[in-house]
This record gives sequence, structure tokens and C-alpha cells, in this order.
Amino acid sequence: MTVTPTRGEALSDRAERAILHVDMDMFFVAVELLDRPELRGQPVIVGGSGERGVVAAASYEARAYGIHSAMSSVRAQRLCPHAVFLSGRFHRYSEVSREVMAIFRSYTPLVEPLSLDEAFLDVTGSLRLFGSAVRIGSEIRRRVGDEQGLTCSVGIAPTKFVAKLASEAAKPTASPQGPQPGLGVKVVERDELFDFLHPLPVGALWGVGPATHAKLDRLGVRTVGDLAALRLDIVVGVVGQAQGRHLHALATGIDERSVEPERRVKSIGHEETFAHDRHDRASLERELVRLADGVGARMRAHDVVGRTITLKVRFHDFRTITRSVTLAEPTGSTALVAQSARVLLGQIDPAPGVRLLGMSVSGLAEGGPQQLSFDDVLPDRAAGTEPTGAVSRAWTGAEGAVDAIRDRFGAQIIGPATLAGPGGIRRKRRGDQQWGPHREP
DNA sequence: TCTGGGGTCCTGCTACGA
DNA sequence: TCTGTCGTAGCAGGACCC
Repeated sequence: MTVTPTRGEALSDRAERAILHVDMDMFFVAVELLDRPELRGQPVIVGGSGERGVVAAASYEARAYGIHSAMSSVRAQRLCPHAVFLSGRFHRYSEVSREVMAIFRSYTPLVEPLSLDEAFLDVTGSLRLFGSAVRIGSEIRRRVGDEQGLTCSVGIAPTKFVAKLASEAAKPTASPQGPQPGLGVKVVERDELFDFLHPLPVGALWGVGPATHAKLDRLGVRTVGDLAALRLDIVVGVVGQAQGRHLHALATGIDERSVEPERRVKSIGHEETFAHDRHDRASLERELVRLADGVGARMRAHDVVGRTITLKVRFHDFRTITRSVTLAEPTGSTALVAQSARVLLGQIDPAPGVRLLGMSVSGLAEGGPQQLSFDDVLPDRAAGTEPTGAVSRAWTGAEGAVDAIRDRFGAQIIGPATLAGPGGIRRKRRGDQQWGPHREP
């Protein structure tokens, strides 16, 4: 027998969707304090220490000096010269993050990590087993504290977006008198949605950055409530179709997005800001090979191949350009990615000074067996080269062997000859220089 | 005030084939 | 055969997120 819910029942079913947003408090700093407890109570900053570095995280003691993430390291050091500056250990944070996420997954399989230090959890299906969402949130906080020695804040709401804002409202705050504890867990019920949402500044909306904020400001929109009161077509006229609809929906409390535990990666890339601008093509080409080496290894580790190679160049004056090329066949080969990027670099004059070089591969598809095409067997007569598909496969095979050797003996032991130097191969790995170049010794 | 790295998504433009 | 239209793909840039 099927039972058709009445309208009221359907609405109450929707109202029962229980989304948690869990956000670790000053995560990178907190992990450092675990390993160096003598720094507790001091202003501590994690980030790139060089002139072009930025702050990744700051302790509440440091925040009391006005320091916040994404601020330039130089400025942070000026604001608080006695702060302890740490370079950051991306791999250590990843390790701790995995353990924290495992705690989340013991309450629901529907965990969507947003970054190393925050995640959405849909616990709607877990309520019967664990009690209420508040109980799950409190339990998670207790276990993260007991098992990992870290603190986190939890927001609970019927939608992802409001859950995220709620966790923000539950966080501790910095003050000149020291950190002020927050609520820890903040719940926003469906009937409280507008009371919570509408007084917030419009910049709190997900998708309102400086550019959109300025546009909305010109309309006199200051709060989320102001935006909700505007007609949709006016919002769309100002910020565009997709973003307008999205923001207007959020402001009116509508957010149907579900928690997605498995999100497919759509591009893989590396970029690097140099401590000093580069002017010569040869040195940039070497950097390209190093970036491609890292990108290729990650593609093979994910078992994906990609078709579009994008080169990114930021000049000394911060002007940033991208150049891309789409291959006839997807590739997972470092050599082909590097070769394509080198062709793109050939279109660019580095003489004014290049501050950043980056590359990414998109149009990703699963690796494994691939359909043969004419390109696999016919040489490219115009270019006078071997068939590209065959070249790609031959390289990928050889590079797979190199990956295996590196897994066993270390990344410095083998790699492109271009990158060889005293002490082994200088290889780009994710997180090596996450927050900008470090201070030169 | 001087702007990192790794991503995602959107928009506007152009080229191309049906 | 020519022209206009439409959909789609590729490309470049920008905005935004953590």
C-alpha cells in the first residue's frame, strides 16, 4: 500500500532535514599547538614566511592584533612583531584531517568535506540511532576534543548554507582580553530561519565577494533581508542570471543542495609564486617541467586522464593571463602535458617579469583502457611526429613505472633529467608551498 | 594594504557545423 | 549556392570559496 503524504506532512518531512556543518577552530594553528604545547596562549601564525607569503591561520591571540587569514605575511609581522611564525605542514594537517573526518563518518556516511578543516554532514537518517542532531553535534565536539585534542564549532539547520552560517555564529571570538568562548553548537530551526538570516550583512551570503558586494551596495542592499526584499529580475539584472538566482534563493531561505559525499575532481593543477620575478624563458620552461611532473603524478594517482591543458602566467604587475589548448586525445602523461604547456608558454613574452607560473589539466575522464583512434596509429605528417595517442600511452607507461619507483624509494630518486641537481630531483608536490614562498635562508 | 595555492563555476566572445 | 540561425565547443578572464 502506498501512502501519499498530505502537503503538511511533506513540508514537515522537509523540515526534518538535519544538516550539520562542522568547522575546526583555527585548525592549522591548533595542530601546531598539539605538537608544540609550549606555544599555547601566544600569538601564533601559520603561513608563508617570505615577502610574498600569506597568513593561512592565526591563533585567537594573534587575531586580537587584527591578523586574519589571507593577509600578507609582511603585514601580519608588522602588526604583531612578536608573533610566532610557523611555515605550515600541509601533510601533517591532511593526516589529522583524515582522522577527524573518520569521526564524522562514524555518525553518517553522508559527509562532504569542504576543505581539510570543515565538512557538511547529513544526519537526517541517523537521528533514530543517535537521538537528535544537537546530540550528534555535541558528541562530535566531545570526541574531536578527547581523541584529537582539537576544538570545533557545529552549526545545525535544515539547509547547508544556513548550517554553515550557524557554525560561524557558534565560533569563539578574539578580543584584546583573550579568546572568548563561543556557543560550540548553534541550531537554527526552520521557523527561525528568517530571524537568523535577514539581519546578517549581505556579504555573509555564499557567493558574495568584493565585486558582487560593491554591485549590491550600489542598489542599497546592506543585509540579507534587503536582498530578499528585492525582485528577482532586479538582482539578476545586476549580478547575472546564475548568480542572481542563486543569491536570491539563499536570501529567501531556499537551498535545496544535498550533501554530496563523493565529488568528482574536475581539474588538477599546480601553481607557484616565485620569490623573485623570472625574466628568462629557459628557467620558466624548467619550472613548467617541474609543475607538469607534479600534475602528471597526481593524475596517475587518481587514475584520470585530461584533455585541456591550461597555462597561467601572472606578471610582475599582477596582470594574470591564461592560455589553453585542448588535445584530440586525453592524456595522463607528464611529458605531453609539459610539451603542450611549453607550446603555450611560447606565445608569451616573459621579459617584463613573471611572478607566478601555473598549469592545470581539466576535461578529466577516468583512466584505464582507452578507445584507439586514427591518431594512435597514423603519424602527424604536418608536424612530422609520431602518432600522439601512441606517444601518450608509451609515456604514461614509462611514467607509471617512475611513480612506482618513487613510491618505493622516494620522489628525489628519479624524474625528468631537466630537474636533476645536487641532492636529487626537485619535485613539485601538493602543499610544498601552500601559502607562498618561504623566507630565503 | 599588496595581494598564496588549489579548486569551481559563470560569462562573454568566437568559430564552426548542421 | 548563399545566407541566417541555432546549438555547441573552445577559449579567456573573472569572481568566489577555503
